[in-house]
Order: sequence, then structure tokens, then C-alpha cells
Amino acid sequence: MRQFTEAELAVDPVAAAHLLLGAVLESDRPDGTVRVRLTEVEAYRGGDDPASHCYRGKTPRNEVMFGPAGHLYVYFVYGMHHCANVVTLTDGVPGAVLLRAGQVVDGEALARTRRPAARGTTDLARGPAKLTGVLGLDRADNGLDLTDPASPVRLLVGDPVATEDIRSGPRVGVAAAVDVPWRFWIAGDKSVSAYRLGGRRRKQVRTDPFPT
DNA sequence: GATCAGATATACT
DNA sequence: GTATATCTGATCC
Repeated sequence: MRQFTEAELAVDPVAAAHLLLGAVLESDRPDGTVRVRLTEVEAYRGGDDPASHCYRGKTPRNEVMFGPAGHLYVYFVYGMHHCANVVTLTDGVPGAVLLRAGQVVDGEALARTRRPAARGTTDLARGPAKLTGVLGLDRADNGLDLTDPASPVRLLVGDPVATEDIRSGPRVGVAAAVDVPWRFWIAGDKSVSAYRLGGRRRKQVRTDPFPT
């Protein structure tokens, strides 16, 4: 299995999202190797995309998205989870593809020890933070070059997915740009995560402070 | 299936 | 200082 090249990924995030479906992400750690075949991704285009972390310009968190394609962008959300993206487009132009879900194709035993709460095999990486969980990724891995053979985390070209097997729809959990169908997944795959509406979660408001 | 609490880095005022 | 976040796991239908 060969690795992706920077040139292949230096394209629009929507095009890169198609390329990444069926691709394999491999992580080598001291405790072993886990490989995941990607089944669900989302495109984020910086600058003109209000849902992108880059919409309001460069910050210390998002700066790798402004760098060369093929690097890993990992960030921490909701006070307890990590999400991973593959940087696309050229140096200076921000863009990324969020890795939402996949199937563990190698190292399942190790993946299970990293995610003991997972119910079945398909649930191991069924969601963005679950995916980073089984691969053992955190912010220390932010900026890794996935196209470098020496990198502990690498992106491999998988068996191609037929265009007619790809479905698209609105992105999960984003409040902005709901009308843009930039979530892509492999039709019928069991590891595709459940759709949840974006937007602010309604805060629990107590309407009756003195219940009877 | 639906709903909810959880905990904190980050960016903005 | 404050609001928000590319979510998960537990729990209730």
C-alpha cells in the first residue's frame, strides 16, 4: 500500500474528501499498530466557510491548516475529545478534511483496549473522537506529515470507492453553512456515524425554581 | 431511537 | 471574564 503524496492532497477539500474515502490511516505507536479504513469524512474550506476553524484567520490552534497539504490537524473539543483532519490545498491557503469515521482493519485488539466502551467492531471508530481514540492521536500529533514514510502516522491509498457508492449531505454538528453538503460517506457502511444536528445545545433552563 | 451531562481549551469581549 | 465547541457515553424510551 503506497502513501498519498502532498501533490495529490493539494486540491480542494471536497475533491480531497472523495480521495480519502476508502483510504487507510495507519498509526504506529510503541504499543502497536492500528489501521483504519476511512468511511466518512467532511470538507472544511478556510476563508469563505463559516464552519471552518480558519474562517476568522490564522490562530495558534489552526495554523497547520495554512501549511502544506498532507499534514495532520488535531484539535481538542468539548473539554475531553480530540478530532483529526487532513490538511488540503497549498501552503498559505487553509483547507482540511475532518476524518469522521472508519473501520478498524488492523490492530483491532489494541483498538479495543484504547476504547473499552465500544460495543461492537463497527462502533470502534464510528465517530470523529472515537477514530482519534483507536489511533491514539492527541494534540502532540498535530502537524505530523502523513505523506512522510518516517512519520508514525501515515495516510495510505486504499481500494478505490465507486462514485455511485458515495453519498453526501450536510455536515454533522456544525451550526453554520448547513446548506452545503460537504459530508461524504460510503453508502450502507455500518461504521458511518449517526447524524446529529449542529447548533447550540439548548441550555437546561429551569422554568420553575420552586417545584411543588 | 432520543435526550442529557460531562469538562476545558480556545477565541472573543 | 464568558461563550462556545467538527462529541461521547449513559440512560431513557
